[in-house]
Amino acid sequence: MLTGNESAELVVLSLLAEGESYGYQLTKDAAGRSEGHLRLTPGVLYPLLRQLENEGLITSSWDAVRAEDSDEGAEGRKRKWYRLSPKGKRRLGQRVAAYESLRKVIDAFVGVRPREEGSR
Amino acid sequence: MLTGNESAELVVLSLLAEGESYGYQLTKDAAGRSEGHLRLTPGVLYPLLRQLENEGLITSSWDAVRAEDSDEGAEGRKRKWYRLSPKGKRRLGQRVAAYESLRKVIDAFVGVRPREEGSR
DNA sequence: GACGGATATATCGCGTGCCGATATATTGTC
DNA sequence: GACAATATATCGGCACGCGATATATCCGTC
Repeated sequence: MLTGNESAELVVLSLLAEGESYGYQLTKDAAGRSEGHLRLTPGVLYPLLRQLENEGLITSSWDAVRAEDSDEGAEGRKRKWYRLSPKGKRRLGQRVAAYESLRKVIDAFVGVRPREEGSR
Repeated sequence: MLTGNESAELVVLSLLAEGESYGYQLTKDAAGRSEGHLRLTPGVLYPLLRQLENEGLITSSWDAVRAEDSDEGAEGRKRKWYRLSPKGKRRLGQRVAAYESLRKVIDAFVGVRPREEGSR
């Protein structure tokens, strides 16, 4: 549930606002932080990251995860690190504002429930 | 924005929890209550009402809006009134709970923002 | 040294469902 | 008699979410 792109974007930007990270890590963080309710699947995450980068909201770079005992060209495993750009920070602010506004709207309805328990 | 069926359902059930209503009215109420942010368009509303009725969450009946000076079979304008069924009340409770849980999940990310304003 | 599972990134395409466009009828008003 | 508001309803194209799938490295262990 809630793997809709809108909320996914909010979540990814939020996580990156706490510090740089990479895809797989984001997946784990999302699941952990939400007690498993939020499953950021590859099919959702990677297209989203690409899109965010295209929009200039995040930047990325490849870094060898271990350059130990490498002989020469052997680079071994690499990870693609993502970090939030200034533009991304701004966007996050907007998204958070939008979320809070949406929440206010929904509350305007949900909050008005007439009776918590039917009296009969 | 937010014309997604999930939230639309929540809103319609909430409005009907306050008393019976009809389609056009629901449209107006939704817009009014949310200061225009929530546009419950016909394309969204009527399919939704139909679906809700099929699921037994709401019931409906046609009522002539004015039976004045009618001659005989002339029924004039009619309105389709909807009201929440007991099952619908239960569903509303579930939806509200789901919404609140979702909100908690999002807050788990959004709330942790490191810095409100970048220090530079 | 090979097998399996975890780590890690990435793409593709199809099924679904959103909602804009559209249709129809009545009422009010100028 | 024309136009706007009221009122309900359907339809289908196009968008896109995301499951399935592919690829590669790393590590433990037998």
